[in-house]
Amino acid sequence: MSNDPPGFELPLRLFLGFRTLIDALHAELARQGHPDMRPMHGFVMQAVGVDGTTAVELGRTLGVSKQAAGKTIETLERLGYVERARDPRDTRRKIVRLTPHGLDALARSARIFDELRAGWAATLGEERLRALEADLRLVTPHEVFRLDVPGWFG
Amino acid sequence: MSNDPPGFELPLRLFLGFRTLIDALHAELARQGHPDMRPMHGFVMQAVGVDGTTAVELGRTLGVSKQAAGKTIETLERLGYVERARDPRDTRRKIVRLTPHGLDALARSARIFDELRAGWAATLGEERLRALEADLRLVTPHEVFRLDVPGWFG
DNA sequence: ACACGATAGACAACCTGGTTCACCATTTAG
DNA sequence: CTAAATGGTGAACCAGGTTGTCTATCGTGT
Repeated sequence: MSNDPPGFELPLRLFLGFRTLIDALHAELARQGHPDMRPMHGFVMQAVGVDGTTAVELGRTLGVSKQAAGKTIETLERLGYVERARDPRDTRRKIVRLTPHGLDALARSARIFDELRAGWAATLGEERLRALEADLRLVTPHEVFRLDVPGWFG
Repeated sequence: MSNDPPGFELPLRLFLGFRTLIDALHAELARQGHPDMRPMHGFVMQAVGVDGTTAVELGRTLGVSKQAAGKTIETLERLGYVERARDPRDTRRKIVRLTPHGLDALARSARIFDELRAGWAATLGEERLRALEADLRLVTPHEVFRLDVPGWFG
């Protein structure tokens, strides 16, 4: 159809939607005691998970080299979001775990995301928002994780 | 509602949708003679536009410093997508213009985006896709451009 | 007419987050 | 028990971002 919207608007709107939510999240996180958290940190901490992980494992999960994962862990450690301890069963390994501060950030993020979703629901209506989510599920990979976000751009 | 989807799925799906489209675009672009083009380049070339621009102007458009814009221009120049020439009316200025290769990339991108949108329309139906686009317009900033994508992550 | 402020571009130093290559320490398998 | 595989680290490099400084040119006000 010649009166279809141009194809380039779709990715732009998707990105703007994503960015809008993430920016709002981090504005609110900053207000709630996490001013240093960058967008990437949330993804990484989510990948670290409550059970902890290692640099090699994290690299695999995020789709980056173990060295890159190590650097990011260092940054997060310096900011107090994660801590490292040697694995007693395998002294080569260093287990990365979320600190209470990191767990707090994750819990607050979840709450804020719910609130932001509620805001969209207020604008669009719960039905249309559900339809939007359902449609997106149809056109995106099923597994939500293994989104190698870091360094994907550029 | 306690049975609402968790709020974190929304940004994830938006990002995955964006990423899916952009990855498909660049896979196809690579097949069509533009293997070196990175996701960022498309945004920058779009900002350069058919009329050309300058480093300072480009920096303002993209929301980055003029030096950063200058570096990106250098990269694009090295790849043959843009060329620079002094402005005869103001010899301080250097006009950045798309080369035929750059214009080709932009034209192909537009066509591929249309095809990708058609693919989504085939999955969702044109009506639901239009509704999705309309909904996204309601919850994102009106002006599509001035999305300072570069370096926003991290 | 000209001096001075504003502007365009370039260069340098630095930061972050990615890469590869190389290496050491430890664990595991043959 | 040696050899391969694995986890972590360090170095050198790249892309792209930042700020600060500098030069050349333009434009304006006296």
